[in-house]
Amino acid sequence: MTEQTPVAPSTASRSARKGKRRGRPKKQPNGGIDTREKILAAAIKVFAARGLSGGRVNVISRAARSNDRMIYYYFGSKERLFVEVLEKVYRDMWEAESALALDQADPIEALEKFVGFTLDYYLSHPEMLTILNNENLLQGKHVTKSKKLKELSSPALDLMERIYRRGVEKGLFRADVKPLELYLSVLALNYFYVSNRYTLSAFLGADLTGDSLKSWRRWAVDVIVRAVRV
Amino acid sequence: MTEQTPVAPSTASRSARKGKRRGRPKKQPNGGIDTREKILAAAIKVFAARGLSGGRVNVISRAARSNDRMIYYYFGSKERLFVEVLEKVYRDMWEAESALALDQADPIEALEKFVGFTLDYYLSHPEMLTILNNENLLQGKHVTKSKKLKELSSPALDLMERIYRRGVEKGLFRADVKPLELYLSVLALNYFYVSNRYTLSAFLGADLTGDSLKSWRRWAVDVIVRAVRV
DNA sequence: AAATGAATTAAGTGATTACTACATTTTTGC
DNA sequence: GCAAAAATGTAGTAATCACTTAATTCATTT
Repeated sequence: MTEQTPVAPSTASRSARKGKRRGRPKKQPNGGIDTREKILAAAIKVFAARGLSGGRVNVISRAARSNDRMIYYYFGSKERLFVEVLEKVYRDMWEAESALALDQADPIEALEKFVGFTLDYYLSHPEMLTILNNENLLQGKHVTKSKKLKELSSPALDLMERIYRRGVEKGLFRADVKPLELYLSVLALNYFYVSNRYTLSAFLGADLTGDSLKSWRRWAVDVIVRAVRV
Repeated sequence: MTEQTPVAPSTASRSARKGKRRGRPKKQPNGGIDTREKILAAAIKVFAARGLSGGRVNVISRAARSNDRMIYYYFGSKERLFVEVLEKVYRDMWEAESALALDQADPIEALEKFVGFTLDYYLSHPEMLTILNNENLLQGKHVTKSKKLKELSSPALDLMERIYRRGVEKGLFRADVKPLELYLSVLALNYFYVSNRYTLSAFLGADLTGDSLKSWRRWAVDVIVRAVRV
């Protein structure tokens, strides 16, 4: 048996496995979900809760009802697992953004809906925020290395550009706004509110859910609309 | 001599040392700066760069040109050191905010200056952002425990309330705005831009310093003013 | 100059951690 | 059914980490 690869020679068994293997197209020995998927899902939760350095490999593998060994089998290293986590988190958000059908709507209404969507997405995917914060802590070390992420771009930014252009054409919006800055402002208002809710509510006393959240939602929409209206 | 404390019994020798000691009023055996201060300054840098779990105790002590033991001598534990780091970072910002003398200025101008101040402070104190992000990752675990932080409150929020009130009185601002939401919006626009600059610039291609930064500064001021103007 | 205690250093320690060598089981192509 | 390859499980290991024990230096007091 000298020809065989010596059974997963450490790092040689990378991640790009699914594409390369010869046989075994579908069914896994496991139940429905693939082990790889389960690890990825568990890693998102653990990295979101503890950060990259605080997220322990064995905590991830146990949360995935798997084994440390499998993380290295499928991903090679903790860091490469984190890169895939980043990719998945972005991809999921971009998928959700793609479902936004705001091109027919009145520009003002489209703007309002977009602000609401952003806030809702952050609220329902808080792991996105902490993982992104972590990546910024590390000065974007991993995003810059990921080819997959570099190729893609946010559908929401394109959407915002279209909404803005229609608003200008209809005479509703002033013409001297950079759509990118408008887009970033929507993200900023919502990101800050959700991401910093713990330190904010500690200092402000009040919780930021419930009525405060509703009020903020109205306020954010108002700020954005006022920013572009003629 | 049964009264004496038995030579630093590990955690019993806490931090509140300076006030309590009997003799030795001033001079340290070291050079000018106290070891405790040096450790705190080094901890800010290290925690800001690597996070709480990623920031190693021995890296901090070496950066402070001291010794692991001294961290435990003065702070008791890595976590208590982190709490003091949080306290210092907040206190420094609140001190800077206190220096803002914007009560005489025209309300609109005061608003503009406040936005600029916030952006400048984040740019010149990026460690503030990463440390706060870390604390939010940990769900405010430490801020809620720190009594010192609970007692204080942001001078800038008070200032914003005064500016807003004067603006309403003068008929410049609409009356139905919550000053807190206005204040949070200023923070949000600037915090997001500076904190997420690594992931943002990775996706947008462009860097966010230089001209883009100048443009953003104008834009942020504009957004805030438009949000309150009648 | 002796006593005193705070400040500092040196040298660990046990627990934890990311990662791996090796063995075994499961699946698939033929 | 049978090899070969893929997937999984077991049991580590070397390195790292937060934290400690214990001894020493040094300014100050008396």
